[in-house]
Amino acid sequence: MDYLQGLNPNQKLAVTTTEGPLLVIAGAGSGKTRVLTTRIAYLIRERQVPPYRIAAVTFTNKAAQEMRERLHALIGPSAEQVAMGTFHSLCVRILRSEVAYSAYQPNFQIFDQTEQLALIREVCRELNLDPKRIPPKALLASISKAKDELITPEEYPAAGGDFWEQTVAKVYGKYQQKLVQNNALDFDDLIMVVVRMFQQHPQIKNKYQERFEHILVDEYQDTNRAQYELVHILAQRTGNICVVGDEDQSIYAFRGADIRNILEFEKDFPGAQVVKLEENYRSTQNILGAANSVISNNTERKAKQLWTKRDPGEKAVFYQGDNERGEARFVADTIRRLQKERGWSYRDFTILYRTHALSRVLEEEFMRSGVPYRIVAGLRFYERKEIKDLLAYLRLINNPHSDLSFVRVVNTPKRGIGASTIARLSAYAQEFGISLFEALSYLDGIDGLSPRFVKALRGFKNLIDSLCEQSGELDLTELVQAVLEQSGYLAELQAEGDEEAQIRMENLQEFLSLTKQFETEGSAADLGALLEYVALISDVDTYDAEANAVSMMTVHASKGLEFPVVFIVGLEEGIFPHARSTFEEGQVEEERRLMYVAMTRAQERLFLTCAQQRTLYGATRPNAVSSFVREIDGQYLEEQGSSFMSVQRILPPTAPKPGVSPDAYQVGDKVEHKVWGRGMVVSVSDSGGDLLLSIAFPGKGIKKVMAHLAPITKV
DNA sequence: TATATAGTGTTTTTT
DNA sequence: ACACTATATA
Repeated sequence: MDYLQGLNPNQKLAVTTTEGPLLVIAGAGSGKTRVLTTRIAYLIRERQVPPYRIAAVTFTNKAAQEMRERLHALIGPSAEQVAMGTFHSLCVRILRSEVAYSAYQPNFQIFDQTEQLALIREVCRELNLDPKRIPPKALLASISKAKDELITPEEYPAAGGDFWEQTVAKVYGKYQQKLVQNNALDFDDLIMVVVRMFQQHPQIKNKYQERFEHILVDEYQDTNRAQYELVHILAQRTGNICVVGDEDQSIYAFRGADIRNILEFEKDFPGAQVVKLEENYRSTQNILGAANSVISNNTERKAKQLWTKRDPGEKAVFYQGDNERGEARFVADTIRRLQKERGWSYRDFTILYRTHALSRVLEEEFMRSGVPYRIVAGLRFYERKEIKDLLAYLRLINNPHSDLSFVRVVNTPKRGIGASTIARLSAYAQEFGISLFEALSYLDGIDGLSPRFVKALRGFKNLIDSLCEQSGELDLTELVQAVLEQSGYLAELQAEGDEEAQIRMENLQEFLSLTKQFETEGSAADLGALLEYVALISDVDTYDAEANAVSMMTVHASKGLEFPVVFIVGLEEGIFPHARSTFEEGQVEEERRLMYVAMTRAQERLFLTCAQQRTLYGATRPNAVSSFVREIDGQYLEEQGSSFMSVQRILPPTAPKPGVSPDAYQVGDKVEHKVWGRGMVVSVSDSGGDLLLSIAFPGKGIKKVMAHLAPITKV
């Protein structure tokens, strides 16, 4: 049992307590993933549990992947047999096997938020609801909440409820009907449908209860009601349920996560044992002390004190800039200083913020001072228009009855098929209860369609029919290429020819390399598998820790990650904690947990910054220092010069470049930028003695820089 | 049917 | 400030 070596006593206990319910309270950086993987290895090796009888649930694909890799290293190929994945991917797998017991066809698809909203808007139109008075987003939030709580449209309180609930009930019913019509499920459905199936068909429930002897759940503090129910059902027979979590890191209440699940585990699972992992292996004493002093202000938590054997390290540093630019300058200067003086690499630094809106100033400052950076999440690959268009084509080929995909691509690229034509087609389809695509077979029977539109629609039908045929013969990459070429999509982009079209084409190229990779790696490389894969992955999954650049992300995105040096920026009242949280005490506690998560990402150094005055959303206002900063025990904190000048003394600014003459740059000049690489000047304008250049960097877009300040050289 | 303009709402979002 | 959406107009 050499793999138990090096575990501390509580970690060992968490690994070897294999029978009955077990709650592992795993503080930040306490070796949680190691415990989980070792536990699975222990079950297989020491307790002779067959690997396929173990289910391990995580919250991200990345976490599942990491766990699988580590398990593989411990026990070899049998790691592949463990049912490991996110709640959603596990449910999709169950649903695939038992689809006959559901309301869906085997080739069902999964709708993301954009598609959900499109459907809601459609329902609102049909019900004559004013989207201004009744925002589709709010409707979707209410529906999603209902699904998280396993409430069906029929059960939704229509009669007894207030006006809002009555409205939601109406929309919910129609929305669900449309989902089924589209043979589609939203993310919430995936869980709810499986739970319902278990409840209605005891033989299926029994099958999975028999199958899984041991259930492990990671990040239990972030489970919602439906997920709780699923876990509960699966574990009912054996009672072998191990959940791992930390109530102090519960930051997804707004998505339905119910902190109650972890706080009351012992009530829900009588006889449960509890193991606490309080030794932190990640951060220095000062960082941990600072984080502890903040989180101890929360009341909704179990008493817990993280400790570490590590050295005290340096104190956390607090800095207040005059404004957001001064703050950004401090961050950039400090990074360059530590990089030079202490030998850190750019990849060792991470900047965390409460909202994406704060990233822009930092970006500008980094660009100016030549610090390489990348933003994690934010602009999402799979939410880009061109990718979604392409996916809609692929979905339509996979399932021609998908009306939503149909509407998305029928006039993309432009084929002269507009809203009124689609409305006529749609009316016909509705009358006969068929899909839009099917309706294309009866074009002669539709009133009010002039020959011009009939011809356009027929052309579209031929295109899709032809692509469907080809999909049988071509491999995935070839099929995607065929779609892009035969649909005219690529041609339209080429015709546009501007920088934006260029980027879109590169993204599509990127998608092609993804399908190539999928083909070589995936066991089942068919279209359905690809669509399912892209529906369930996110961008944090593709976060690459290798690239040598400073990373920036929201605090939410940083969960589960760790970095040598962390900057938490925008620590101002109203920003962090966010203004919308200050009304309810429960929400302030959630913000505090968010702050705690942010602080505990840091291994060696922690910097906390804010600005006296900030321009945000077009308004400039003075901001008070975040109450969270004031909650930090003074012994762990050191204040650094509050004006830009004092930083300058420590670090001389970049040597000023010689002045730029008005004709130093001309449109068409090729330049080399320290961060963005090679580019071409597309516009030059005079700006207070300096030149403002717009430079097009292939694949990175057009960036505006000051000739005098930017790290560029002519080539 | 495609395009220009006005209006709107701006936390976080593992899936 | 800005990006996205709904509506008016050519």
